[in-house]
Amino acid sequence: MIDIKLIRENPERFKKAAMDKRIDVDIDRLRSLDDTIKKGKQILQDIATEKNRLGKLIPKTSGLEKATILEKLSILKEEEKVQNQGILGCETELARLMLLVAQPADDDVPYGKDDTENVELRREGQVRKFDFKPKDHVQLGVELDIIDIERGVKLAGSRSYFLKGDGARLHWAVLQFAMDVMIARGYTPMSVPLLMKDEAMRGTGYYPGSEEQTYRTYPDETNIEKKEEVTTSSTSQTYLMAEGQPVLKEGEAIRNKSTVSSIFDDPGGKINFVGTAEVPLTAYRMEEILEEKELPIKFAGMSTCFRREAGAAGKDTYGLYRIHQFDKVEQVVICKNSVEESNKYHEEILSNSEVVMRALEVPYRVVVVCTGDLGRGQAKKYDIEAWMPSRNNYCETHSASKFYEFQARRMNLRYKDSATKKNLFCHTLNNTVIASPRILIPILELYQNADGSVTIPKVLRPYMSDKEKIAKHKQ
RNA sequence: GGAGCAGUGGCUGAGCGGCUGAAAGCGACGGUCUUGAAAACCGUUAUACCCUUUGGGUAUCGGGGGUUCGAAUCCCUCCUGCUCCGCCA
Repeated sequence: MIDIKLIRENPERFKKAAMDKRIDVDIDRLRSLDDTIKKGKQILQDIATEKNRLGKLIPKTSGLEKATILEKLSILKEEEKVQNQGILGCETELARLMLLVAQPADDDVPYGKDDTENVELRREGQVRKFDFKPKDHVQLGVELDIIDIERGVKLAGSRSYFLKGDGARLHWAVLQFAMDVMIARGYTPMSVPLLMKDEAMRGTGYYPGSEEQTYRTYPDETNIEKKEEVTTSSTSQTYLMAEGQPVLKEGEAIRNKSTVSSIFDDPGGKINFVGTAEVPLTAYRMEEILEEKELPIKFAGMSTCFRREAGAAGKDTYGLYRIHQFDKVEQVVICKNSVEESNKYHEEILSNSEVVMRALEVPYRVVVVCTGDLGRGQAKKYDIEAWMPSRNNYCETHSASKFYEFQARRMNLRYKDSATKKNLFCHTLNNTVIASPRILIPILELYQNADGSVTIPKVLRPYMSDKEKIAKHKQ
């Protein structure tokens, strides 16, 4: 969320930010609502002052004098009611609009319409040239019996898969290795809940906007039409998927709230399967006031990630690239409210991931994401793209985002600044450390041998009983 | 799932219709004292917004709604936590 004061000072800046990011938000409407509310509140405040003044006289008066005061008070109450009604709708609409205002991109972010206009910064590692006809990861996976997409689809639907034997081990090895790198670099390892309330989704900026990408559930069947199950067993132990989007309470005021959570209704207590550990890690201290000496907070969290991939029908349908469920080690930094600090940690989290990639000896490039491909809250973003032979291209495996106070403001995450004694919003950043099985695509394809076996990257061998190769089962 | 109890400032905890933005203690900060430190003593110490020159005002005692001239205090409702019983692991 953006400080409304900044919007008042320079609305054009936020119109441009939205345009650059190709996001739709009516800043003019926002301004006029803000104006109306401000005037209305001033009147309300004057009424309250007068009410308080008269109310204090009550115990000291009696008789006719008292009756006169009571008469005045009832008139004031009526005025107050009318005035209140007048701005209530405005406040709700304003709150809704505020969630849509985009964080302006940094000045050094290239302008562009979408991911095709991201700008390459540099390339690392040598792209392997094959002296035989290389197989893609699906062929390798099937022949080595370590990936089973067919049965994944049979049992779980499209974009589902099983990893089997050394495939499963390789998957866990990559994740564990990545986690160990982060621990060695001073990040606190975290195991996190995979089910998040709407507040956390909003706080991190995923809502409103990404509801369609998210699996949402009711925690029980109370709010879902009860249907007779074919089986006799109870459904109360099963999460039921929910329809629709979070509902905004229409009639309720949001005064005196710096957060937005209170304006939303959550009748069924819907919860969301996380698409990334960024959500629980960033929102971990939501609504809290941290001590300055706690900062920076550095987390490395491993989680399963769920994505509906709605709207991606027909896109990247082959193999393990775009799937509904995967595992990921994610890094999150929460630091002081300082552009310099944010920039410093942005470079740090990028370099952490590069260390992992270099250790895996996977060639990659770093790109600066252009304005049109930036999310609403992101000021700047680096993607790491790994070389994937079967796709004959560098493809996104990591995404390092810098938010400044955008997320912290949404979730009211602050710290006490020692110099000013003020509560300031923290800055937040995050980056992928490793996401698997996507990273298995380049690993399998780049490490394959002419005989169809796959050499295990050296750094992963300790996690696989020092095994050197994944080869075909003996018949 | 059943029964009961509780949610107050950075923390502990009092208040239970107006004198309470809120006692007391702890913590933190500033000062006195001291060669320095500790102890002791004195003082300061929530947040947001509005008007403004000093200054003043409004709102906030889990969320929301209500009763009342007036609510931290009474009523309704939701959320969260704890205890006991049951169920499952």
